[in-house]
Amino acid sequence: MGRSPCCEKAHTNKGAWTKEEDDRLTAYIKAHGEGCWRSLPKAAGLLRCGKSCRLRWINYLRPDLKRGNFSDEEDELIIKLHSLLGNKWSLIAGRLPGRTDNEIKNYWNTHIRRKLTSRGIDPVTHRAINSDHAASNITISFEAAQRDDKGAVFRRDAEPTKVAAAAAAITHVDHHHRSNPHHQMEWGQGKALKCPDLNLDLCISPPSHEDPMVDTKPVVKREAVVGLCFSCSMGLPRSADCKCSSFMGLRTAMLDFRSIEMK
DNA sequence: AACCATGCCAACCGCTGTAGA
DNA sequence: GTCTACAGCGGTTGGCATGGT
Repeated sequence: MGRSPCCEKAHTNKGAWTKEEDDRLTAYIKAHGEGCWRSLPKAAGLLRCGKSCRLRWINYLRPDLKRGNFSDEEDELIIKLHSLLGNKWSLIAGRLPGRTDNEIKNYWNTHIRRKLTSRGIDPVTHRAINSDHAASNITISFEAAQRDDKGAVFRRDAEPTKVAAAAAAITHVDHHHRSNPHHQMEWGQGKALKCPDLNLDLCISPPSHEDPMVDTKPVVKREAVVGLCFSCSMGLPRSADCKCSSFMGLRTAMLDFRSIEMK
């Protein structure tokens, strides 16, 4: 049995919003707040689908939106975040105050992709175009988390993945952090994971000479290591269960996903 | 001026995840 | 455990604006 449609399509407007509709929606939300999008159109006297109202509000009418061109700093931040998160536009938007996921997605597709391509960088993989050797040595990898029954221990994925995997990892990490009052992450109404202090700064470092598995050729690594166990992530002495040292020594940069922020 | 190609962006569509019954 | 309703997300589309011929 299929799901019922979100609204009665035959009696809803589609297409561009009029000034009057915008005013009605804005006035209603200012008076009653966001939420219950399904019933909002009727209550606000709008012949629109609830989803449409939500989109219009979030992407256009919200008062805290920053309109206008993206700054160079925003450009670079988007690129950096995209290299980490992939097409997780809502996550990226969460790091850019006043910008919406739709806006960033459009901006990526129309500007940044071209910008990266002109720089000789593949916008999908963030690797150099036409440079197989370089590409093989620029790694953006995330560890898909898998908690064993001993604690927060993570498995290393064989190949680089995007943050879909990392986002999944957060969920698993959380299982442990929630039980620790010093590392509790916020759970927004039981839905979205919220961690307030994400540091997504990456660093590009020379190869580690301590690691025999690292090629001795010049190499650029951009490695976001997500797989620290709880003790290591706390900066505590290694526990008996700690397997962090098994990460091939590629801890050239550390991404602390305890602090990733989700909308 | 007319036509066409391209770029941009608001809006839509379909899907997923989650809460609650 | 299953089903339904709902919110939210990412991909795609459609229409307008702009520039080139």
